[in-house]
Amino acid sequence: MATRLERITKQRQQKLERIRALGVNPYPASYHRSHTAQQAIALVQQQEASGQKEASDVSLAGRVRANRAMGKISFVDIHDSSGKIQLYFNRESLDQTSLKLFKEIDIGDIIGARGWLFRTKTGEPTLEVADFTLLAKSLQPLPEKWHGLSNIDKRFRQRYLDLISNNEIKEIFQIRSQVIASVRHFLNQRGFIEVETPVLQPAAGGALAQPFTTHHHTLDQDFYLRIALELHLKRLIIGGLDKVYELGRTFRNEGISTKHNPEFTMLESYEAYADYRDVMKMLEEMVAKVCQQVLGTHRVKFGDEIINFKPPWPQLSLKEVIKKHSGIDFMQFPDADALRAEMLKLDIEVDPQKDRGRLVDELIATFVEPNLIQPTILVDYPVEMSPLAKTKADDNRLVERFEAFAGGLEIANAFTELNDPVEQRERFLKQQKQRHPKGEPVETIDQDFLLALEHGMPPSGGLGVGIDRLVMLFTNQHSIREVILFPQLKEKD
RNA sequence: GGGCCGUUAGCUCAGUUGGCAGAGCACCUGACUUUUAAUCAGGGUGUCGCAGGUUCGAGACCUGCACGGCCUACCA
Repeated sequence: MATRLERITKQRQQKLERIRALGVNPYPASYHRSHTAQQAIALVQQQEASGQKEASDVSLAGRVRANRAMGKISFVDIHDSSGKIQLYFNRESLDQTSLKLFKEIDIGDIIGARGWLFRTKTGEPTLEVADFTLLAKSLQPLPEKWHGLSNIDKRFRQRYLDLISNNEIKEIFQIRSQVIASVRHFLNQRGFIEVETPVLQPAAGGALAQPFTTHHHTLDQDFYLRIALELHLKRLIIGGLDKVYELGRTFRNEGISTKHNPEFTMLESYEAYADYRDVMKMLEEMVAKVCQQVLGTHRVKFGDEIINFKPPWPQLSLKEVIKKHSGIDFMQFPDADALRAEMLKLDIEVDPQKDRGRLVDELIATFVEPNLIQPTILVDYPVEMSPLAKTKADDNRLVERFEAFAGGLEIANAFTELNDPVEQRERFLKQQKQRHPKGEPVETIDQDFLLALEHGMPPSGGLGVGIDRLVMLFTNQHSIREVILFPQLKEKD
């Protein structure tokens, strides 16, 4: 028994055969259009404004999205990336072959059309078609014209259908593109150079997250996909590239959620002879400028809130903000057990495996993060949470680090980089011990990075920004999957 | 990993107390020379996510599985 889909595709294949029988190639190599839909609409207005009598000769191309046939005439909507425009086909002005070809045109086909622009009596800018060309025959039906495609699963698995039938999706990715371009422009203007460092690494450093593993056959060696950009960019600072950044994909083999995708886009920048206070200023300025450039305002709608990115952003000490939202002053509990006991009093689940740094992190995530809607900077992080950051001169329990939050999302993490190679080695060893108290095998410490550090790294300020989350804020999307074209999904079947 | 919800035509969705599988769009045929989700007349269309079970009878009830969503957990 044939399904509807089989009937439809069969019908379309028959059309394809009839088209070929007419001597028409249903998949020609190229077609040169003179205008986009948007440009054509502007041209109609121009013609009218200048009182031009002779309509210009125009050729357009796009996907057929609607066909309203009325006897001897048809109104066909085509869409290109600039928008929609209506075509007017009159049976009497088409030759025999074109007439037969027109009968085989379906919604979903790509066509090119040449003719003259005018406005219908209802005011719709329209191309009166003198001749047209089939550019690609479609063999599959499109989703419904009114409701579009709303099945979330299908939207992501067949993102092209989502882009075709849901107009607002394109806008998200236009903004994403502009955000990235604007970030590049900002950093380039400030004298940063963009670099590319290895995705395949023998040791996955710069963050504490589960990496993906892979294998190189010729070298017969296992590699990790990078979980951060940090350690290679610092090697470049050591090498004398005083201002570097990389905008690239990083990979973390951990949970998937509305805030986490296994691969995500991160910006990291490092600047020699700067500290975290300099970086803070730069971040505020960068986010505000990018926002202004892309959206034309500092005020962004996010859910029920209006987020104002205009600097300076309020700064709070981690100690105070955690105390305010949870009642716990973590500085009063210098070891993990005492802090854990205090947290258990609040009736929240606490993983007994977690060290003190991770417990503080949990306090931030549970009590603080969801409340930070307006852009906010937190400072004075404990050293246990920050193995790559320099301690504060007046308190070696804290580091020169800040994190920035907005819309309940962590958007940036930055610190004055630890450049003492001996201390860095000790911090790595301590961290390794804490994480694996039973001495289980772990990925090796990046010895090559420590060697580099021993050659002397200038005091530097480093920054990491989650680009996907920034795009979420700028596009009012609350799931990271909505701002990634092809988010990770489990394979079906 | 845990909890809740969902999966019915190509798409968007109904489906009552367990009793013939439905609508709109799309598609096909016909009418219509300025339509805008065009309109009007007619037509065909199903592995009800998958596998079991209960029952005279299951789209519906039960069990398991798959995929997805939300919450939660994990997450520098």
